[in-house]
Amino acid sequence: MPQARYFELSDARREGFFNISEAAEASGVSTKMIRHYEEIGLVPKAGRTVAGYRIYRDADVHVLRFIRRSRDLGFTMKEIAGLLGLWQNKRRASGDVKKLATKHIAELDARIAELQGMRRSLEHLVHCCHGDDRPDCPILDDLAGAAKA
Amino acid sequence: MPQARYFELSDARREGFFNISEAAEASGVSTKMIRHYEEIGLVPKAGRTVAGYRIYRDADVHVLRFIRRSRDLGFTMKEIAGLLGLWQNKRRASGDVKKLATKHIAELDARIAELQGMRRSLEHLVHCCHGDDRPDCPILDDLAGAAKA
DNA sequence: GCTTGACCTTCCCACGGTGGGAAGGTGCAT
DNA sequence: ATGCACCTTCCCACCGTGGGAAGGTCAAGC
Repeated sequence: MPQARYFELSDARREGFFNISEAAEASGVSTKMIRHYEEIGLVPKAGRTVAGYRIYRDADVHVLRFIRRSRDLGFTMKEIAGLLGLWQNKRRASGDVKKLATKHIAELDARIAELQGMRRSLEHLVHCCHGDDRPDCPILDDLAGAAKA
Repeated sequence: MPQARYFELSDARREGFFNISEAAEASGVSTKMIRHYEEIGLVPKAGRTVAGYRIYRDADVHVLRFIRRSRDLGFTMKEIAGLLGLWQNKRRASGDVKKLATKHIAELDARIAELQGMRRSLEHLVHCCHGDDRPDCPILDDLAGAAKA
């Protein structure tokens, strides 16, 4: 859905288009990332003014906001591509969306568990370390492989 | 502590040196990463045989294992550089190590909280989605900005 | 000895996501 | 007309890891 290069920017604005920084402001996605998403094909190529400035409509901003929100929920680019596809497919099955989201929850859980494992080990080590001016340190001993974590 | 390029590989082995893949095996750090760590200066440049093969001693392998273990606990390269410095400084204060570790725990906590926030939101959305063949889907609605998460 | 295969070397490229900044063109208000 | 804020493309960086190509080396078997 690329729009043709018809407009002067002023005309475009009158027609309700935004330029990239307005779209960024409105969507919460930086201009850098908007261009990036376009480049990797996550969003369709934006329309352009005669001078080559990208222009965006409300619908485009919605898409960007959708992406932003998905990122905030930790979805990867690939997952977001999937979500966008489902979103734009009026005949989608909500079960497919739910499946994707559920899978993502599992990924989050895995990551959380991993971090908690680290946290637990580290907490234990910190607890064992007197933490004063003496060099003796069970944290370093463990890292060095003393292996009685 | 780079060693001079004196040895044939066979001599080096007799002297108790390892080649890079043996060091990788023994330390749990891939050959790729060993070279990388050397390149970024995290570990000193390895000794070489006359043919240019890197050779490693037990002490070097210990350093690599230290790094590996630190990575497993989620420390960043920068933090590991700090830990290595402390480890190799016999006059360190264990308090400095403890401080570094404590700070890292706080980072882990922040990251965990972030992921849990995502998880919570997503869990709620998934809970609201009937997940059948119908297209109607509160997950997509939320991502699209329906904004009643 | 010579071949073979497993190793080594350096080099470049990729990922995910994001940002910085240079160099050059445009839009608009004064 | 001048200046400033914005736009464009392009390249580079981060972190950590891996893939792979092109070329050299080592050790074992014949």
